[in-house]
Formats: sequence, structure tokens, C-alpha cells
Amino acid sequence: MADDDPRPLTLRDVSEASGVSEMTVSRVLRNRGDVSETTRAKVLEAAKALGYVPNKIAGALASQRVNLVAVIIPSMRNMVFPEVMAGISSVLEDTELQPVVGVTDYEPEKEERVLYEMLSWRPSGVIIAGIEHSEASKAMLKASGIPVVEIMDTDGTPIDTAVGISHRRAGREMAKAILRAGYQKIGFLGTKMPLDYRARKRFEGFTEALAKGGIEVIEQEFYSGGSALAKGREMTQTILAREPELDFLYYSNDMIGAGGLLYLLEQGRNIPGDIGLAGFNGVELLQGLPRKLATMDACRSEIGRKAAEIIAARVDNPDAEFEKIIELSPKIAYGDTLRR
Amino acid sequence: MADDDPRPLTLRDVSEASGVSEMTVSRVLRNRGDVSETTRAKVLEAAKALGYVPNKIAGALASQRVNLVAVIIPSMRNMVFPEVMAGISSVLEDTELQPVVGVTDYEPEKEERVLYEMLSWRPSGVIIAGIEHSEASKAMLKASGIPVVEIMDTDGTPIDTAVGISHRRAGREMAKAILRAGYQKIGFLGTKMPLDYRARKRFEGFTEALAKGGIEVIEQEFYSGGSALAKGREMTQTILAREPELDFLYYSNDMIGAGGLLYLLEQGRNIPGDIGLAGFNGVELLQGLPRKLATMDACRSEIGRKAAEIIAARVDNPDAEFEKIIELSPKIAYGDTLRR
DNA sequence: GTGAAAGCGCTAACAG
DNA sequence: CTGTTAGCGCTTTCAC
Repeated sequence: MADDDPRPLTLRDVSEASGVSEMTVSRVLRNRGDVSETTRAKVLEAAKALGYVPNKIAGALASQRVNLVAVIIPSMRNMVFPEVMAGISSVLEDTELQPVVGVTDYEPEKEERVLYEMLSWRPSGVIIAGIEHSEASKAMLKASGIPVVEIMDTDGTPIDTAVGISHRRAGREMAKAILRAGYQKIGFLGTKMPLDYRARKRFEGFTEALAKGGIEVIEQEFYSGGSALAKGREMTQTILAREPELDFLYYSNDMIGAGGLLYLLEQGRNIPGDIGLAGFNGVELLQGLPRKLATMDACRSEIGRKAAEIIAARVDNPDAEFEKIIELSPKIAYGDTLRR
Repeated sequence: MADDDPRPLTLRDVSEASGVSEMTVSRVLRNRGDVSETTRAKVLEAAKALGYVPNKIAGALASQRVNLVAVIIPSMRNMVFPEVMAGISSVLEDTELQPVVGVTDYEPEKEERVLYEMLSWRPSGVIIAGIEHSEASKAMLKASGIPVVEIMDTDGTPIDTAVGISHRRAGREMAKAILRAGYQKIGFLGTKMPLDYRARKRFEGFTEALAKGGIEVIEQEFYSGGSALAKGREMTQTILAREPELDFLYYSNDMIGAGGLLYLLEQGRNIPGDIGLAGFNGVELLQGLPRKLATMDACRSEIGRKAAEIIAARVDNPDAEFEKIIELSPKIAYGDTLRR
């Protein structure tokens, strides 16, 4: 048992141990082509006994095929993205493809680096969050020659295919619901992130639709870093201190909205009578709060699933036609914090 | 511009475009060896103009070096793991190494598959959650010949190195704090997951230490699936309906604890006077609740950082000595729900 | 400072 | 059903 050779095992080792040619060993291990039951068993046994793990690097180089799908997201700490990932995984699990995740921290430069790094492994496809990318990133994606699906956002021109929702429309629809409910003095609370294009588009759609109803956002408050729930509380307190007349607060995500909700309940405010609230995303957490926050589902897992399906289909059939933009239509969940 | 050749670019293309040998192009692109400024500039320009992205598959095969670290975790939806990931990334960012994530969904068989898949890419190291693995997984890990760091849990025998906390000790310490505070009728609420070894170890340590104080857990309640916050509410209601005398509830994670806390506050219960509560993990979310739930930090990001440091150090210096077990010592956060 | 030759471990393509 | 040959695109090694 004095096995001191640190050299990883190769096909040749299995070949020698089983007395079968490398080529046939390779066929057995990949379930490709016809191999007699006898040799198959011999090979499998030898491989198992040795503890052989195939070298995909060599395999990929020889076959020019890599069963990896690059998934590029801004962050893992925002629960939105793990949920998209779950949708992607659930679909890819039934295929040969495997997701590989890269995180950009919302920085375009890091996105470029991560993309370069991932493309250098020659994946079979790319799923990337957002529809805004640097010129260099777009060039790389176009030049890669592989299917690219941009997810989350459909307000823009996709490189190849986009799956998501229109955040502008989402903002507009929330504004219309607020107008219908008769709220008048609207406040907006969000993140201090110039590069969060989707939040910005929601805000733009929101103000635009409010304007059509002759109303505008009269106060705003932004945060960065820290516990979103705690920040939601603080910001709500602050914005109301500045403008006590506010009768509706639109939060750019559910977590800060939940913080605001908890704060206002403690203050004994009448929700949604005196003041209405709404968030965005439709996170599971909302189910456990004292009141259900109004929100709009971002269709996270459906986006993930759809994106993965597109990649899988196009890997199988590179020449098929495909839609360039797939826009999902989220519905408003009124919950208990938005009058109907 | 009728560029219709879908063949990915190779070093040879850059070589031809720049009039420099492939070898020298390779040197420039990797910053290895001395190259004159003139040729360096020529090469860089040609590479950029063509949009060349190196093929790491070929590079890895030739050099026998892969700058990937396999990170294997049970789930991305449990915020614990994204935070560990963040710790890992923050350290690896300053090195050549890159994390690649695999998810097991708490299933040993899937862990085996994911591990096999990842090892077949010949990573430079493995960081894997938990210290319990199937025999096959352990065998693969041992045979791989690369550094392996098992994270989260130190109650067991590591394959190579372990970084984490003792969950048994964590359970014991919470029990001692509860005994000191004089609570008598203890309930436990957790997940219905036979394979969550860490939760089980906490429970074992907990009951063991309570027993030394002559007290035992008199009621238990378990859940699976759904919104943890909502489940925390339901379970708390259920367990108290069955046993109204309970004066302390120990939750196996902060999310269900937070749900319980919200529920009990709504019921107007006197916390921590009549009834005490504690969770586990120290999640950021707790900062925004009406009261701070007592908890114990699982040291997630420190574990991630430490694990990554170990891998990086051992990749740099494979022959150095190293500690087998690194146990971190979390402290109890009493918050507002556990009498002192 | 630069280039030529020889593989890395595997699989495609073709024979038998 | 099984084996042989010739690379995949890069880096190592050794010349110059």
C-alpha cells in the first residue's frame, strides 16, 4: 500500500490494468459506441479499482466540446440571483450541460475580466445578467460564436437573446396601481447604485406613469451597504421625518420594503389606509411578515429556467431559428399594503 | 466585414497577424520570460484587434496546471453559503486562483457526482462543506492528490484539513446560557433533514449540556420546505399549542427563529421574561427585526477566508506543514431574547 | 530575446 | 466490436 506516486491516473493506466485498448476504455467510460458486455465490465472494474477520474481537459481539447455553461451574475448575496441559479440548474440537470458561476459585484470591469476568464474555457453557452455591457464585453460575446442569453431585463437590444421582464413597464404598472388607489404623495426609496440599471428603469417607468396621472415623486431616499432590513427601517423613518405627508412609499426591493413595513407597524400607522407600501421582487420572505407587502414578482426562477432551455436547445441545434426577446409579464401582488 | 468563419481564434492566428512566432506570442500573453518591448506591443495589438481569447483548455493540458478551486456546497438558497463564498472570493481575488461552485442539495449522491465532475477538471484544490462524506467521495478526494479543505464543521476526522466551528460545542454553550438564565421548559424547533449533520450535532450538544443541568427538551417541532420565516411562525404556534408551559425555544436557524419572534411579539408575549428565544447563524437580517434574536455566529465569512488562504498557501508551497483542524470559537449574541 | 520540436491525455476518423 | 493513427491548441524544453 506504499502508493507514493502522485501522478494522476490516465486512460493508459486503466487500459493496462484491464488489458483493453485506450480507445475502447474511452468508449466504455463515455458510453459511446458498441462495446461487448464482457469488456465493458472489465474496464469498469479496473477503472473503479484504480479510482480513475477522466481528465476533461484533455477530453475537451480533443473533442472540441465543453459541456459548461457560463453564468455571470452581479452578486450571490442578493437572493434574486441564487433563485435564478436554481431555475437554471433545474433545467440543466436533465442535460449534459453544467453551470459555472462568475460574480461581477456590479462592476463592468470585473464583468469583463470574469467573462474573459470564462470564455477562455470555451463554454457551450453564456447566460449573463443584464442587457447593459461594456463594448469590450459585447465584442467578446459576439466573437465567441456561442449562444448568449441576457437575463432579467428586456429593455434594450440583446446581443443574441434576452429573457426577462421590462423593468420600465414594471415601474409603470406599479404607478398605475397607486394612482388607481388614489395615493397622492409618493416617496421612493432605493439603493445608491448608479449601475443598477434595472432599478433605474423601474424608477423611470414609475415617474413617467405617475406624471401622466399628474403626480410626482416628492421625496427620495437612498442607501448603500448594511442590512437591507435595518436600512429599510432607517430610511423610512428619515424620509417621513422630512416629509410627514407622504402617503405612499415605493421601495426598490422587498427587503428594504419589509424593513419599512415593520417600522411603520411599530409606529402604529394605518396601512394601507393612511400610507401604502410596495416593494419589488416577490421574495419568499414576505410570506412570514405580519402583513404581506405589496410587490411584483421578478419571475426569477422562470427566467432561469427559460434561459437554460434556450441554451440547451441551441446547443443541440445550432442552426434553428430563435426569438430574440422573451418578455415575461409579472403581475402585481397587492398583499396587505396597497389599497385596490 | 463578411467574417463568416466560426472557428475560434488560435495562437497561430495572432502569430500570423503579428509576424511573431507562436511561442513568443504565448510568452507575451502570459507575461512570462523576457520579450522586447517592440514585439510585445506588436503582439498585444494584434491580439486585441483580432479579439483573441486564449484557450485555457489547451493551456492547462500543456502546462498541467489549472488555476481553479472547486467549492462544493449544499445549497445557494441558504444565505450561509453565499456568505462563505464571499469570504472565499475575497481571498482568491488576490491570487491566480478562481473558485468554481458546485451544489449538492444536501444529497450525498449528488455530492459524489458533482465532486467527480469537478475533479475531472483537475482543479488545484477543493473546498467542500461538511466533514461527513460517502466512502466514494472520500476516496476520490484522497486520490486526487490536491489540497482539500472541509469547512463549517470540525466535529470529525478531516480528510486533509478542516476549518469551522464545533457545532456540538455551539449547542452546549447555548444550553449553558439557557441554564444560567434559569429557563426550565425547553422546546426545540428545526428542519426535517436527517442529513443536516451540523444541526444534529448542535442538538446533541444542546441536550447533553441541558441534561447535565438536570433539564431536558420537552417538545420538538420540525419542518421542511416553504418560507422559513412563515414556517417559524407556524411551528411556534403549533409547539406552544401542544405545550403552553414552554419558556424557551431553541431554533436550529435564525430564519425560523425570526418567524417565531415576530409571532410571539404579535401575541404580546413577554420576551425574554416569560419566554426566551435563540437561533443560530448570526444572519444580517436579524439587525432589522423589532427585537434582536439571540444567536450564535457561525463565522461564515471567516471560514471562507481561512479555507481559501489554506488552499492558496498549499498551492504555492505543497510541501509545507499544515494544521489539520482549525476550530473557530463563536460567541453567543444575547440580543433581546435571552436573559443574561 | 526568439524559435523549433515534442508532447500534455484524450477522442475523431478510419481500418479491420 | 476493437484497435491504430493523428491531431486538438497550447507550453515545456532546449537550441540559437
